[in-house]
Amino acid sequence: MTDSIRVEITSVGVVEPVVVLQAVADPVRWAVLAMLVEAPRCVCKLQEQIPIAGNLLSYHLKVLRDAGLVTTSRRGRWVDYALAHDAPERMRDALPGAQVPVPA
Amino acid sequence: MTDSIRVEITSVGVVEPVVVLQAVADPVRWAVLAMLVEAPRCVCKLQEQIPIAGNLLSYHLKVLRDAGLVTTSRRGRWVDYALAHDAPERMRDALPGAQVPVPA
DNA sequence: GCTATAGTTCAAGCATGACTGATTCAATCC
DNA sequence: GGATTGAATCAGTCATGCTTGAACTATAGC
Repeated sequence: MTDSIRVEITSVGVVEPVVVLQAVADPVRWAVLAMLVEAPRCVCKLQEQIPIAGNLLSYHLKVLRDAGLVTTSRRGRWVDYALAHDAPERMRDALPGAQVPVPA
Repeated sequence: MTDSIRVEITSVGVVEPVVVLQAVADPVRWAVLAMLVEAPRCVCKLQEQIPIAGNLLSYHLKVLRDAGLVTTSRRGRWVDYALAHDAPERMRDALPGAQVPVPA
């Protein structure tokens, strides 16, 4: 229903930044990213600091994965999450004003 | 229901950043901010580039106002919107990892 | 093999936010 | 004054995304 809008805005190049920002703009996911900025951690370590249901945390981690902001690697029984190498740059570039100005 | 979570995360200081990011993480509002980064504009000028219903644009502008990211001033029949002076800084600081505690 | 632990996925329910239509306000022009 | 235009507000609908509980996968230890 808002297709025409989306298309319009798409032409301005708004989609990618908004996808990134929407992934970050959640209390749980923000907290996860804030922890991963310091160092990679396994899910169980994240759970210690973010006391929510495991499956719910898993859901939010999937959102971050889909946005390409985090990467995973299995280590034995545990899964380590780390900030994607380009995540800081992509988050910074996602803010309005960080990119090429819109045409007049 | 999620009160305990909110409280937990609140104690970590996640609320303010997320409020800012949630305001920015929308296609319409992102486009508005991208335009205001260049220069202040009246609502009618914003509407030229963002073809959505006037009341809907007004709704999104209110969200940005409530988040303190934009300011308004009436000029005759028109209302000018401008980026708040501290908006760029607040957006940057809202990203996870932006306020890493600096050791003395 | 069976059990336990770490984590993910699935199918729901539910709450919030985005959108619409109509109304209202504020300022200008006649 | 009345009409017109720019913009905001209100009440309602709709869609999206967060949340939940159960089922499922994978690895390790017995």
